[in-house]
Amino acid sequence: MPSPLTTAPPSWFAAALLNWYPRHRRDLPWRHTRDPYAIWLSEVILQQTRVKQGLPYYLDFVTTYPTVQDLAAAPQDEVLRHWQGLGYYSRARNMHHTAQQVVQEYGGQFPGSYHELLKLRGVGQYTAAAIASFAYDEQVAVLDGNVFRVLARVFGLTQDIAAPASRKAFQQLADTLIPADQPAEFNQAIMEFGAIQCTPAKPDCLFCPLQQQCFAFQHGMVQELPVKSKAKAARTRYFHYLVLRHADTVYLRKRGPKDIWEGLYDFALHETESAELQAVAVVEVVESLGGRVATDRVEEPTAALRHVLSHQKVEAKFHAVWLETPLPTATLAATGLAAYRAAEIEELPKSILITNYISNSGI
DNA sequence: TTCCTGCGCC
DNA sequence: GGCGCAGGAA
Repeated sequence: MPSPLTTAPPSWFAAALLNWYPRHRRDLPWRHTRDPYAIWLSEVILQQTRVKQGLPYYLDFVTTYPTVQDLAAAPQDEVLRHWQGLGYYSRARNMHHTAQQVVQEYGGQFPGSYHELLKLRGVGQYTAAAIASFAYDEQVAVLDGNVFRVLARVFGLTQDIAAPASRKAFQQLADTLIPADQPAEFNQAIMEFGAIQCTPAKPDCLFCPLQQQCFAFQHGMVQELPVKSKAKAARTRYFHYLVLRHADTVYLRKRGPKDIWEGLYDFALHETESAELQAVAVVEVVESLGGRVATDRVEEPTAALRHVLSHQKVEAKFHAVWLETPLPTATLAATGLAAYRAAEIEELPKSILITNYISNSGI
């Protein structure tokens, strides 16, 4: 097993990155501000999102909510609607909560240090370090996927980066490497270096300024590092959506906690252990909701639409059903279902699965 | 199709 | 340690 770094922190590492960065950096809007609110917005959006996908969302959020007060005052549905399509919707709910917390408990001013930032909901070690260094020049090293990869390769760290326990070694190393005089520039540089030069699959080792010092390159281990254990296989769930329609309305409900897509809207859901659900069963399910199915108005269900999440695969069939009469109020109270017109549905926050169904079915 | 990336909460 | 989302690359 190769030996990791055991000597004093090398000066060549920061020097090489700080030389590389201004020549290769992408021009991104959040790199032109030191406003902690804007930096926080960008970091929360970029937490599990690539720059290319997150950029339009960042521009939308800073335009729609120029200040933390604007974001705090917005209804949750509206914030989720703006977040729609980014995934990991708890990020949006936490972000909204934190905006309200900053307004109410911090007088509208973001906390001014790494340790204070850590107290905010949705702000973990990475985001706190990013904001503290970018906005306040605090000397605290960021540790994200890029940094793990760069450090593992350059210094030959073989710990499993998916295991929380291995975080210590990386953090310790990063903390020794970050220079006191340019912490923000260093953090930007190492992450950008990982994103552009030291990429996961095909790093540009040929033109890499760290080629001579890089442990992985010198030992032919670039493809082996970083070490990362694989996630366990996702389970499959079978969703039968009852798209209950009456007159010009469709019934939807806001999803509750402890399951995927919390806070987003979907249709009446009948989940089964298998993909099967006979047409006659649809009528029974609707009647169990107190609905009266209009004669001959049960359409063939859609083909199964597959949707993959982090730890689940969803196979969903949509059954459009026209009702003779509106659902009884007792059912609405019990299920959370409510009738919406097409224009209202457009405004509700929805998962990509539901959004795709609606656009393909022409509601 | 399959694989992979990406941070924080519980 | 388990789990949450979507999209792009292989």
